[in-house]
Amino acid sequence: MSLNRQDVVRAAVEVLDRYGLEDLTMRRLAGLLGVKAGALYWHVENKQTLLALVSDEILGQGRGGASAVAPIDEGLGPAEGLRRWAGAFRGALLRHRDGAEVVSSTLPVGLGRIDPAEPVSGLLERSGLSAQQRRFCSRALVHFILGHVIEEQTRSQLHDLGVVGEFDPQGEQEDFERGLELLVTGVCALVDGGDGAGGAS
Amino acid sequence: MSLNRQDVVRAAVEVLDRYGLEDLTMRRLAGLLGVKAGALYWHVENKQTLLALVSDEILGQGRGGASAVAPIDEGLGPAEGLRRWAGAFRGALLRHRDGAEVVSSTLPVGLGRIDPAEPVSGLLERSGLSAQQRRFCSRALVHFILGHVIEEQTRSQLHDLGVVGEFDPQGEQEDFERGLELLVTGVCALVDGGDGAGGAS
DNA sequence: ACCTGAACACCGTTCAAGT
DNA sequence: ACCTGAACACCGTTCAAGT
Repeated sequence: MSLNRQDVVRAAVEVLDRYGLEDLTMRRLAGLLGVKAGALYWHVENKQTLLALVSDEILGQGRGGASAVAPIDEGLGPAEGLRRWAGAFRGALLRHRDGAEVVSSTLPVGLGRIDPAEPVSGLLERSGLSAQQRRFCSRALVHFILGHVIEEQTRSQLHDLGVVGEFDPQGEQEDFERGLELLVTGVCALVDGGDGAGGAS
Repeated sequence: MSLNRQDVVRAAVEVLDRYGLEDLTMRRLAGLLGVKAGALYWHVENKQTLLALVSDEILGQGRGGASAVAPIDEGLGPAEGLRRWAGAFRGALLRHRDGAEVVSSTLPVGLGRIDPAEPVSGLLERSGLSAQQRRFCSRALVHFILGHVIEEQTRSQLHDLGVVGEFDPQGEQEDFERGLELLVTGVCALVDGGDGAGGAS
């Protein structure tokens, strides 16, 4: 049977998980699919768009409906809503080797159909923030999360290679949550400073 | 005359500025130096450590003593101190093509002798924060800044290539400052919540 | 429609041998 | 001490030709 685009993307995710982004090459991917490298270009225009598709795949997956792109429960206050979304986003990135790096490399380029900040935009709009406020809040949150998880995954791999001695996943999660809290505090101050609409909790 | 390590690093920065990180190859760099690619390995162990040296070079430079690593004026309160440092850090990154990407790629690996977060650590220590607090605050700040400037520089290049229509440097700076303010608010809340020592202003 | 074979124009890195 | 020549083991991408 002949391949289709979905097969290629799914195999790419498999190569990513097994060998990492550095070894996700067109030849290796073709090898896994039992095909020559040139054949992949029938299904995908180039490697960059393939990575964008992989990025979408990573962002679309979620544990029990709580994916990175699931809309945020409207019953939640902004603080708790942001925490849930950020946790789901980080979780999706951690689920795949080099997940944060892949998403990060394709996000600013603007390929990739999925915007992980979309649920945040909705939440912040309901909280009464302006379009400009929503934009720089989302950007700050996304940059913090991607940066943190990239560092997390890089260090974890360096640890596995024996290059660095200590790696504490517990501590990473704590730093993530406490760092996130800085932004949550800032965003809430913005929300409470506007009109008297959306209070926390 | 024969080359030394400094010559190689400085030429690498020149290639970076002229052609970007993607085209900073050992062969191209050798070409600029009038030498064959293999010769570079006499002066530098591999490309990764060369990039770390380039990263240090970027971080070490500053406009009028206000480099990314200059100690923060002790007379400043934490809020204003953070703003100055963040501005200098962003400035250093913007001074070179793909500067943020270069620094970002070598920072978590732990090569590179310069830690841009060091002045922040000092400031936060003077403000009475614990070692753990200093760590997650620095991490959040650095990730936000690097992520923001990477996006900024990526979009600026896409604009130059005509791929994307709109790029507003003014707006970028505004989003940066307002996003930073979210973190400044969070950090100050932490400072004020501790003992009654370091007040703002 | 889908894939192979084979090439093109590159990479980073190593290392004997030259001077 | 510093560099060349030449190779090794790769890359992404294209494209005629096959089925």
